[in-house]
Amino acid sequence: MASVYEKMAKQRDEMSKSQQKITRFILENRLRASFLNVQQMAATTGVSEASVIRFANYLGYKGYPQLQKDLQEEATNEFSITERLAVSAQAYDEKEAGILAFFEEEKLRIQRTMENFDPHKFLKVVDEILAARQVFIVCGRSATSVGTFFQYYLNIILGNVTLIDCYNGKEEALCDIDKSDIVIGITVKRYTRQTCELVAYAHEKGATTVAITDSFMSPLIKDSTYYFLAETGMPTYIDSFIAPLAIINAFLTYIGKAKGSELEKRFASLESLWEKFDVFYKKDM
Amino acid sequence: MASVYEKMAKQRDEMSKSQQKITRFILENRLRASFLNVQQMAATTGVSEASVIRFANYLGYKGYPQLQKDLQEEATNEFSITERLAVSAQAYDEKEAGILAFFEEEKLRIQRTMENFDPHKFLKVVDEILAARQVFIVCGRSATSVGTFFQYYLNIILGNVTLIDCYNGKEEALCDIDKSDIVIGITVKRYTRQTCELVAYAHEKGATTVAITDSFMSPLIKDSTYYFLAETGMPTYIDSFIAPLAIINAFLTYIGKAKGSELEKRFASLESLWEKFDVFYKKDM
DNA sequence: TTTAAATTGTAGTATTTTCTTCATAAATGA
DNA sequence: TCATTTATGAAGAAAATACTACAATTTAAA
Repeated sequence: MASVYEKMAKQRDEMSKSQQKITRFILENRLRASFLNVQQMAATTGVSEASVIRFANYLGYKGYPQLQKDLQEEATNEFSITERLAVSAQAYDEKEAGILAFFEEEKLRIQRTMENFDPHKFLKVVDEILAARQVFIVCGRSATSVGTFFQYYLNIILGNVTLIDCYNGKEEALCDIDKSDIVIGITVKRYTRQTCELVAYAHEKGATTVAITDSFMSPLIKDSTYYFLAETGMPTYIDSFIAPLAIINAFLTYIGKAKGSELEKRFASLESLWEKFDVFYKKDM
Repeated sequence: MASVYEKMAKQRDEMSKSQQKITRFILENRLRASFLNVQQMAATTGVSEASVIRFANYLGYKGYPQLQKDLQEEATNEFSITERLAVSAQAYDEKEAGILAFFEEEKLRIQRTMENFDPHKFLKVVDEILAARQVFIVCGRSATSVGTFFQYYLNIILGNVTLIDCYNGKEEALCDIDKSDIVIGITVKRYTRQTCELVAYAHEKGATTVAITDSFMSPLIKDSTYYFLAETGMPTYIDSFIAPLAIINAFLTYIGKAKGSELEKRFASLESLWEKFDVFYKKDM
């Protein structure tokens, strides 16, 4: 039942050094790996041909061609499930098919968001964020998650980004705001009162305000200089933050791009800091 | 410039009968065809080995292996993001089109995640979460955002969900964990050490462990009872958490569904609480 | 129908790929 | 540290794969 990949991944720690090299390459290049013969696999992973064959034996195969056949089959499956989905009624029972339909809906949310997205306005906001003195991200309740994410990365990029989670009592950070600042408010139905009020306050004080919200009904819109709509509705009580997150990712990417090499340096120094504090699992993983 | 496929398709009419057989098979089974050797290709298309080789020569290749190499390269391209994207963008200028392409990539990440998703395993985990005594969500650094989100909603649904953000020093919450508990670890490249260690610890203690991570290379996999892969790579330093979030949404929805009317009551009382504290912007919004 | 040209398959040869053996090197543990 | 185990790579043997020559078959034109 378990796939070749899973087997390899789980046994990874017990493997020898060159076997780990091979494992790593295969797991990171699944399709490409399935094309290689012994010689090529040895060359690309930097081990001897003998080691490649021993690797196949180690996994329980009679020879390399058997391992390769399995890799090719897995790769075929991986890239043909789309077709299988079409006949999912057969392959899966109703409930299981429903789960896959769920992911389709998420894609649709992004699609709809994209269709209503104004790239020109987006680029203007990117420029304003880059030029701002301070950036504030205001959110509350469930929107806190995406707000946290946005602030985490945007602050790495810019260094002047503050999160105002409505229930942290951090509102006073907004007190000396002015027109050289930007406030980004995130809230979806049912709109959090405090988020809306803080954005309104900032707008009044002359700051540029950006709303990431879910519909034209949102009270955030009237107090926003720019607004972006992202579909969030789900058939349950829970909101999907997929689409807002897609917009946030777009912001991070474009603001990051604009920073260019400056950002590279920043990341480099951050990484050395993280390594010093042993944050990552292991070097070269 | 023209692809092998195109060349074959265009010359099809001038080909001999057995060459047409081969052409047809290749065009209809592009990935699978790229794996076959002369003998296999001859067998599956019902022609002789000599004809297969002559076919390769006919197309201008020095030998069959050259044709095969081209087929493999084409197949690789076909299943990589970039080419598909090139088609989707036209209506806007270059920069603006890039932004929309960005959303397409997000959709693709969900698509890929879906293709590798095992609905059966998913439903099993849903059941285990519903039956668990306690649920812990372990995450760190940028994954904190989705972890926060997951915990926020899952705790509303279940009431026994604890977030262990690796830098909060909340690790001691795991100390009396046992096999009636579930620990869900979330981390993507470069994998946070502490997240992995905490999941490994829980696994050792007998708890069911669930990994939400980004590849078979993830160190979380070997210590997980169940794992789910979500694509996160972006061309920048920043990770896209779209796909992990899609998986989390699926969990919330299905766990919520299972709770049914019980959950409705819970939400009703929560809403009255929120209204009392004036959390929402306005009634009937 | 006959004949010539083109296409195809068989069977044997050449080449490439896989595997095994053995000497060397790297880990591991006392 | 040294001895023992374990892993590795080079090189040649074995196996699998790709190719070629030639005969048989098909196709098309006279």
